[in-house]
Amino acid sequence: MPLSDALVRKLRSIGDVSDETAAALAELPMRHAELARDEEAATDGAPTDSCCLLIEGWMHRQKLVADGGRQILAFNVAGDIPDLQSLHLKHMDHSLVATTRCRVAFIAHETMRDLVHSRPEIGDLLWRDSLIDAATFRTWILMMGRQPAIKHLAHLMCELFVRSATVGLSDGNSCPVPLTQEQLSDALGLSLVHTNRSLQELREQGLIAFDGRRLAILDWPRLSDMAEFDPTYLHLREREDFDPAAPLDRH
Amino acid sequence: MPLSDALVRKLRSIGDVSDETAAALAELPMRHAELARDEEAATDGAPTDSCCLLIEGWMHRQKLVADGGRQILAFNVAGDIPDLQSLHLKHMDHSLVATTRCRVAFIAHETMRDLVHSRPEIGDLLWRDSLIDAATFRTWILMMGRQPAIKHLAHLMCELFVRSATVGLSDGNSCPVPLTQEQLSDALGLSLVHTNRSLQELREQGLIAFDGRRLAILDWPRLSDMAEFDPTYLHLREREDFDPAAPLDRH
DNA sequence: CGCCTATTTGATCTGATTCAAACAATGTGG
DNA sequence: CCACATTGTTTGAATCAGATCAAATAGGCG
Repeated sequence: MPLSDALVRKLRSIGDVSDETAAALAELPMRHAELARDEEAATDGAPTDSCCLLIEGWMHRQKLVADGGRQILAFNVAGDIPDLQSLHLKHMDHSLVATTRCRVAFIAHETMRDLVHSRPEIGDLLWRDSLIDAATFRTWILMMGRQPAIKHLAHLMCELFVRSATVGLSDGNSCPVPLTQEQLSDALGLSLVHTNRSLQELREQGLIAFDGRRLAILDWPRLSDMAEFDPTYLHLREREDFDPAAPLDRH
Repeated sequence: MPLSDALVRKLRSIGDVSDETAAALAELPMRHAELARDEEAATDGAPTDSCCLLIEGWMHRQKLVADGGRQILAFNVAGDIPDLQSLHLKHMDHSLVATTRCRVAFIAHETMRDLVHSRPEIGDLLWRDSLIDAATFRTWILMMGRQPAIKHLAHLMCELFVRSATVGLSDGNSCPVPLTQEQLSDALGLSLVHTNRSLQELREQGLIAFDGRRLAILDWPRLSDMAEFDPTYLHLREREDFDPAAPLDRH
């Protein structure tokens, strides 16, 4: 499959992309690369001149504090452009890191700018994508500030599964989630020990199965209920109430 | 002063706005309104058809959880368009509320869309503004997840002061911060009691003065140091290290 | 096998919450 | 202009969710 397929699939999950525009995306000049686990694609504080399109594998964004603590801000899957914001913010305010070994393609800002100006349709859609990014941050803030650990963890699992399923990365009720418990902790703002115990609680309640590679949703109604998961914030292209059992619209 | 002055000042704090574009902004058709304290300008889950430009007073964005808890996601001051995201996300994923009584102007999405398409310069700048919004959320996530209450509070005070100063709302080392301790708590994700004690600690250390109306920065170096405040995330128009004592570039 | 990374368990501690009440400030109507 | 109601702040005491410390166990992999 063409390398930009992941991108088109992603964009079609949040809006309309004409075949013509999809073809234009496939033609974009980009520099392909493979990143090792923990390799940085962009560094906090550094200037940037291109955006990183994630083609395969997982990435995450993170910030560090003085005492050595790390906060993970988001996880990204194939089709995402995790540092799209760099198009208009020339300096990184966080780092972009390969969670797993992954394949990426760097697209020069100049190329991106020409694209969004010559095709307002795609410009608006990318803007929309960056706004959904922000909506996701808002939801994380809510979970961090006003929910206990177990609900927060349940919510993250819901998010990761829905986002994966939406771009065709799920298989029935399960999807890849290649995260260590330490990475989960740093995303949730919890200690490793407490994250471990919260995970065990979700398992004991029969809500999920998770082994550091794959996540399986065992009881979506109870899991999403416990998490107070409302997918509105993902602003997916009109699809009523999300049901992971339902066949996905795969284009 | 023309009502769009606050907007132009805000946009000039993050990028270049030609006088011609500023004139175009002043001509935009908008519906003016006055909001009472706690009045909602946009409601979580509801569809939208206009953006809200804040002209005078403070607003904030919030989400609620089932047990009645509230999380404040951001505070907004004059010149901000707090629900700019609604331009491309048709349903609100949070509410926009008047923190104080305030003056606003609603600009129809149609008007906004024509503007950004006819003047890519302003479109890019608004996109940039929404990206700075997201960068602010990222920083909040970091503070919530990996910093203790007192540092988080100190950081919020730094942010509110810098953002106010940047758009000319500060007076020397102080600026209006019309927030109750309950609102601060809901922004920090802390209890009212703990917020109160953290505030007292900042006061006792001689870092700030705050009475629910105004915030005075008494020792910027020590305050910003304790908060690990790095204004990079605000992506202000090139101005080196922020120094609240320095005269502001007022255009 | 043996090393390294990741997960799990146990015990203890603490930052922050909750509950409860006093106190201060602000505003309102008589 | 005072009395009273309401909202916001402060204090104290008890409790708890989650952190920290320490060590054991389990997987992967060269």
